[in-house]
Amino acid sequence: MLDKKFILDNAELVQQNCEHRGVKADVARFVKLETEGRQLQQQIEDLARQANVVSKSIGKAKDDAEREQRKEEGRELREQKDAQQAELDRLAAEAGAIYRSMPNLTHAEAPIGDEARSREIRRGEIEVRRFGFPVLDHVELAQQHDLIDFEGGARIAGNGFYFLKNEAALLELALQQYAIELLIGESFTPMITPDVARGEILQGIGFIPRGPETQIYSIENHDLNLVATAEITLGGMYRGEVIDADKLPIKLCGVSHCFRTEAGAAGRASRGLYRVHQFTKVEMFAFTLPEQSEDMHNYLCDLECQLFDGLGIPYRVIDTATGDLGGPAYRKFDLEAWMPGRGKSGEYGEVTSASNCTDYQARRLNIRYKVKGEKGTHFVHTLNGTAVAISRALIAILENCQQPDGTIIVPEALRKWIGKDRIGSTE
RNA sequence: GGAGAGGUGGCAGAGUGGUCGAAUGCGCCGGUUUGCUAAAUCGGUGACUGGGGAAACCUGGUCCGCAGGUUCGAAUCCUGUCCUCUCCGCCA
Repeated sequence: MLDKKFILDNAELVQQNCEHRGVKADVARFVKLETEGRQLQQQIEDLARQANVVSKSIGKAKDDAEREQRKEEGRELREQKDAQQAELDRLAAEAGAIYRSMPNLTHAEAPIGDEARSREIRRGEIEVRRFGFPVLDHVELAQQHDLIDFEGGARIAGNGFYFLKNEAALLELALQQYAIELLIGESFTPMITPDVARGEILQGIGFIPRGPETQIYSIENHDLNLVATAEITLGGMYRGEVIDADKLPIKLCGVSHCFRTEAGAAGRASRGLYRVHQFTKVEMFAFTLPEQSEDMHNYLCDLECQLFDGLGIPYRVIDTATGDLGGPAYRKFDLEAWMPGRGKSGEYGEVTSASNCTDYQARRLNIRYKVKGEKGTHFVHTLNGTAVAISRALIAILENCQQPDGTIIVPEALRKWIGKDRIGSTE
């Protein structure tokens, strides 16, 4: 949510922002409704004031006749008030629909335009390898080494589900450990979060829990949904709270399973593990003061880079274009890892993303902070970033680390948890 | 799943239909006192929102989980709903 006052004062800017983001929102109409609504509100409040005065006078009335007279006055005032309130509710409903469709403001440096305008701003330490042999994709590699059972997953839960087996199962655990170890070193609080959350929590974060195009699995007869990311649970944790300013920034890292229906994604390049209905993810989440959020955003991105550099995976960092940003994001950096088996001769594929949502989520979730000794409260800023999305990281590892002899070298950083240097060798 | 209790300010916790935005305590802010710290003591201190004002401040409205209802008037009565806690059952 944006600040309504800000919208009224900066209608053109907000309208332009919506256009940059490819969102249709009639800001002028919102301003008109909101302005009318405020006038109406004034009248309603004045009627309420008069009615309150009348009510108070009744206790001091001298006799029954006067009392009855006053009651009648009060009744009339409240009737008028209710009528105006109904009118206001009507305006507010229309204004609210427009309001809720407005995305967050956008960072001045974010490239304007659709997905094609997204800008590469950084590369990883590791160069893309030149393979002197025909590369296999992760599906073929997994088959060769008996790492993933797609058929089994489909049998028990349908297409898009899978079993990780053998070293792949170990790699999942190792990747979690690896990420969490690094983040604990950076003073993140490790958390294992619920894998389900209430509808209003999802909405607060910016997901739409039910409806035809939802990405979210819902549990029948309960207001519970399978989470699509631990961003939902970590962000929702502080819903309605007022946090002492000196406790900020709060840095959390949470492990959860992530469930996505991927409605409408059928037919897109999504072979193997790339687009699945369930995966495990280690997520970073931060609550900050407004002036801290930009630095925190860069920091989260740096950590993602460190994690992938540490795995020896080549990647690039993308400053996501305005047209490709989700509603809550003010700016988003995506890490795209090189996936040699993707496409005809390798392609970059998104493996993590870090978003600064400024106060957009905090306003919806009503998460505020208070400075000691100062009056009033303010909305915190929230940020989220993927540490490791296991399924996509697995693709990158398997495909980048494959060797001419068909074996896969285990990234050094993970060996202590895998217990071997290489997948596929008999040694 | 069954039974019961409860949701009130940053926290804890009172509250007979009007004088209750709400006692009291903690916390917080300010003053006094005391080598420092601590303690003591006095005063102040809810949120949101509208209007006036350069500002200090003044002034309206709303808010006691949420939504309705009764009433001139609701934290208080009624209905529904959500949530939390306790006990029992089941269970890794």
